[in-house]
Amino acid sequence: MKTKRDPTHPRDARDPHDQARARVAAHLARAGLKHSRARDVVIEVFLATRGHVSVEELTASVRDRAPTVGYTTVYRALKLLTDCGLAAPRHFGDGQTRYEPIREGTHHDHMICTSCGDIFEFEDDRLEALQAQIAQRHGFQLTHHRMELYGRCTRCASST
Amino acid sequence: MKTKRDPTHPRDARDPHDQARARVAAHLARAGLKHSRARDVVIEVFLATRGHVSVEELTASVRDRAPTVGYTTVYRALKLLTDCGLAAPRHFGDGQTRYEPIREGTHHDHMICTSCGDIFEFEDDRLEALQAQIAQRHGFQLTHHRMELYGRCTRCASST
DNA sequence: ATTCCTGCAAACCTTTTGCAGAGGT
DNA sequence: ACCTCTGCAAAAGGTTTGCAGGAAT
Repeated sequence: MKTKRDPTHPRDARDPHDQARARVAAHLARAGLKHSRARDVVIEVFLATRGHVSVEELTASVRDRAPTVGYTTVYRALKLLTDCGLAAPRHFGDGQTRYEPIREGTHHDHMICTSCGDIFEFEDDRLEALQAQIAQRHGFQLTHHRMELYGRCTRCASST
Repeated sequence: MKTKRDPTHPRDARDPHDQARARVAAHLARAGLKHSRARDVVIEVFLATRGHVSVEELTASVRDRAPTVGYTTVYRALKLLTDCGLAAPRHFGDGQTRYEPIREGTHHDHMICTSCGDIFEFEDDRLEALQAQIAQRHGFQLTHHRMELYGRCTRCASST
């Protein structure tokens, strides 16, 4: 039966979290690193999070499930996830780094409400194309970019 | 003779630095603050700088002319310039804040070479228009934005 | 005289590192 | 057994703040 799942095999990992776990496992194996409970919890909690957590927030969530986990471990797990391409650090100007889960092949930019602090995501192909064009015009070999729109979200704008 | 200049009067301040100085003076007067040597030096040096200085770099330059000036004063002067709309803080991911002189009515975005660290400026009206459109589509009241392209500049790309 | 400004040192915040012991393989 | 991982505490790096003396008005 081909419908049977083998979650330990990457090809059968239909749940995106399984894919992510497989990627982490591969990375650990390649580098000769070991698994651990604390790190697994951080990874699980992070994957279950919807975008843009600060280390402080993430640590708090992790501690709901594993109260002894320290900041250090969270920082190190996030670095690992970043190395795997599963997380990306973001800086929105409030002095702390936020991390966002990355789903392969996707890209989006951010709209930050300066009133309530909410962060919205958007995607725009024309924007992507325009950026590539601008880079090319300047003989620039583009690897990545950052685009952030700041202002007031619908809710905040109407509540004044 | 209308060609006579009166640098103390903002309308006659053709030198952009004079305009900036006038703006600072107005700000100080409005807030009941005082002039000072150290701050003037920081402001002069900053205005003479072409974009994207770190506090460390700026302090070094200032000390060529006034060796006793401390970091604190530089930070405070930059905050003042920011309040006047003459400077803008920028974060390019290397853990430190950089400041850029702002010329009224102008806007540009940045292209950062990840190889040599050089920062290039560019301007693109279509990009501005597109941003406004995207914000509007999401009911977002746009106040400002940030757009950065990362990659390799012409020089670095060809020297590999 | 009053009030602001300055430079130093200390405090602050976020992130990183050293280390000794616990844990994984 | 070996080597990694963890959590604490200390260090580090950038920025802010408290304070006593000096400068501007």
